[in-house]
Amino acid sequence: MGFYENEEDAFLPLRDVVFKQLREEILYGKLKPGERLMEIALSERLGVSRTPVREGIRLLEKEGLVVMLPRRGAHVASITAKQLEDVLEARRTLETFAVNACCAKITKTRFEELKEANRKFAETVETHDLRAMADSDTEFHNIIIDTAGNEKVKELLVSLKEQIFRYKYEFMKEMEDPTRLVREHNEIVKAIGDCRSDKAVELIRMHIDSQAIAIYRKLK
Amino acid sequence: MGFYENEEDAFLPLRDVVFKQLREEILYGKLKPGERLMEIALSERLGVSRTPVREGIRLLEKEGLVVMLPRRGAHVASITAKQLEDVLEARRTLETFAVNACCAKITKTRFEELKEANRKFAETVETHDLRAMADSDTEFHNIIIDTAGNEKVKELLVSLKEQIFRYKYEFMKEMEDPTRLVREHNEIVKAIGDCRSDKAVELIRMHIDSQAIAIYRKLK
DNA sequence: TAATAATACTTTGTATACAATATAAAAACT
DNA sequence: AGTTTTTATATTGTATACAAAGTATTATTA
Repeated sequence: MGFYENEEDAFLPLRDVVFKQLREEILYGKLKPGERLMEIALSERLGVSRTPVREGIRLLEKEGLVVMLPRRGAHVASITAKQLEDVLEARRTLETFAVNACCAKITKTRFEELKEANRKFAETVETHDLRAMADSDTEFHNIIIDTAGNEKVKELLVSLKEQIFRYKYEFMKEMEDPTRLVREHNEIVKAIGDCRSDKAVELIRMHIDSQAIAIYRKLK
Repeated sequence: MGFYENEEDAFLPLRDVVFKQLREEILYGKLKPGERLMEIALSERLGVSRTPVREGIRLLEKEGLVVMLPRRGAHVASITAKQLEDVLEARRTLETFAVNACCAKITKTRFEELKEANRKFAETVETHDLRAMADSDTEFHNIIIDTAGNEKVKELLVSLKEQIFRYKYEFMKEMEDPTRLVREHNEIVKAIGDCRSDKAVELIRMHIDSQAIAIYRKLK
């Protein structure tokens, strides 16, 4: 790697640097589903030996971003329609829980953060910067999840979202009217503000499902 | 490792053999929470080099069974009360989903399997063989989860249960009346058989929560 | 020419060697 | 004696070397 993109990475073991780097490349489409990850090529490109590359791959494997074929190495995970359905259903289940818990625990300042996050999201939608949009959308959802206060649920949701991020990203590229997402977010904010957890739960389900359907359609 | 406990392991990469072996030892308490996993000692004990040991540890790390301290190696994960709560809450959320889906999808033969599984569980309870009890309890729940038909949810539940298995195991040791679990299972079977998914969901919540409370009490 | 066998090459899987850091022990000092 | 400094030891992190299996290429045969 030679130099470090982020200061903080300078203290991480190389396996974690490799993990973060490859995760980034998989999520944002530089490495494409099905593509083979060859250890020597990666170690040369990243400027480290095979050992941290291999350990980084083990982490990606457990994260669900790569699949191993015995004696044939690591491949960027691709996804079947069934797997996509399963992941989205799991995500919906956990995020429904999170919204519900969020309604019960939200504070005034957290609520302001949530509104602010959606303002930012609305801004990035205007810029048409896909990467920024994806990031600020994630930020919005993360505030809800953080407020729910369950670290394990958060961890699982991060992992689940990563597994379909690649496809969501592609889908957003071709989205006709991204401002609809902003409006949906606003409705969710409103329901949370009014302590209408049943309403908020229903909205987040629809929010996720509508994306699910679009991604699903695109996959075929 | 020299010889193989299971035939099937003979074709697995050593990292996976190491992973399975250490997971087993962590789950059933041979390796205790907080205990340090030293690579050289492990590689000598398991009869392999450090390389597969390290890769196996990476897998355990992502599975949540070990935690890494930088430059201080791997330690068997111990759990705080908060983490336990979080895991149990996540489990309850996903298993609730699973029971609901199970009610919608169950077939006659699957229902018979479920009843049979609880008969087996009742038998093992009589033997007082703790290991067998834990295994057949898992078997019962797995039929419900399999019937739900969501592979990702299953995968997450396996991981979540592993993270608290050690404590559940300890708790079962001191359980006054394990036949209560059999009766709870029977009620769940009945509700599923009657297609009363709301009832089944409520029962599984109670089933998990009652264990949660007991484990929680034991942790302190 | 098509199919098969033999060979060379690549790549993964595993083991070992080296480097850097942390822990433990011993020595020096106040 | 207790504290700090120095030294030695042990352990993790990283790199390289070797072995085994897979892939591709060439040669051989029908």
